[in-house]
Amino acid sequence: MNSEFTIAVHSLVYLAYVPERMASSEALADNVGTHPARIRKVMSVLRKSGYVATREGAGGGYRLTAEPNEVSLGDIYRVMAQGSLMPSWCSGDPEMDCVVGSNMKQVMFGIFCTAEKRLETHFNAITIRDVLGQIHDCVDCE
Amino acid sequence: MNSEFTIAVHSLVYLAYVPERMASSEALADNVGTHPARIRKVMSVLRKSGYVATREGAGGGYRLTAEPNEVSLGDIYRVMAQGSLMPSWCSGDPEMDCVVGSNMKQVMFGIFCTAEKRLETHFNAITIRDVLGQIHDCVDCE
DNA sequence: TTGTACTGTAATAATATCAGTTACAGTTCA
DNA sequence: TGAACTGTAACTGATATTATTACAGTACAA
Repeated sequence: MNSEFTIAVHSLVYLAYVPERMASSEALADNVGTHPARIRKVMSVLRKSGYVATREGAGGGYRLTAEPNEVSLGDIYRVMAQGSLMPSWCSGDPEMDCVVGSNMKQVMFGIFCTAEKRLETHFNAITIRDVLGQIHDCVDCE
Repeated sequence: MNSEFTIAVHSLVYLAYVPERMASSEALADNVGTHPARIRKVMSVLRKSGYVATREGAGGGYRLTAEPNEVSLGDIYRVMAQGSLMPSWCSGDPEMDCVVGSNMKQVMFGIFCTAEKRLETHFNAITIRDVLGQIHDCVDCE
C-alpha cells in the first residue's frame, strides 16, 4: 500500500482536531511530515469525495465538512487505496496448457478481492473520531 | 505486498497437483511465469519452514511434504509477507509538539497491526487444497 | 570418476513505484 | 493590485521489485 491512505487519515484527524479554522496545505504538511504539494494532491481527492471543503486564495485552506464519527477509515481506503492489497505482479498465464498455471491468476484474484473486502470491513468499524480518541488516549497514558 | 506470497502459493498448489514427482525450479518457473532463480529463493524459505523437501543434483527439485489441507495461506503469508500491509512510509513525528502529529505514527501502527491480523485470519481459513479445488472448479465451469 | 542436472545463494542490472520538489496558472481576499 | 492560497502537472531522486547472471555445492548415472 502506498501512503496516501495514511496521509488522508492523518489530515482528516488533524482537521477534526482544529474544526474551527481552515488549515493550509503547509500546516498539514508540517504535521504529517511531507511536502505541501503532496497534501494538496490527497486533499483534492477528499474534496471530490465530499469529506472536506477547500478554499483557494489568501486565508484559504482545508476544512472538514463531514462528521468525524460518520467518516470511517473504510471510506477513506476506498477512495485512496482500493485495490492496493493485490500485488501488481501476478502469477500464471490464462493461455497456458496446464490447469494450474492457466487458472491461478483468476483464483488468486478472487482470494485477494475477498481479502480486501475483509480489510475494508475492519476499516469500516474505525471512524476519524475513533482515531482522534486513540490519540487523546496516548496522552492520558503518559 | 510483493509477489513472493503469490509465487509461494502457486508453487505449493502446483506441487500438490503433481504429488508423485519432484518439480524442478525450471518447471515451477514456467508454470508461475517467472525466473527459476526467483523460485529457488522462495522455495528456500518454504523448505526452512518445513513445507517442502528439496533435493539437489540430477533428478532433484521440490516436493510437497505437508498435507495440502493442513497448510493455510495464513501460514504462507506469515513466512513470506508478514508486515507488508503497512506502508514503508508513515506519517507523524513523535518529537513534535502537536498531540496529533506526535502520536499519529503509533496509532496508525496499531491500526495496521490489527488490520493485518484480520487479513491473516482470513488467509488461515483457506488451505492449499482449497485453492487447488477452486482451480478444478474453474475447469468445471467452462 | 566424470559429466550432467540439479539446488543455494549472492551479486548485479533493469524496471517500476513512490515520495519530494519545482513550477505556474487560477482564485480569493484585503 | 499584490499577497496568500489551491490545483495540477512535470520532473527528479530514492527505494522497492523483478529479472538475470554467475558460480559453488550436491547427487545421480553411465
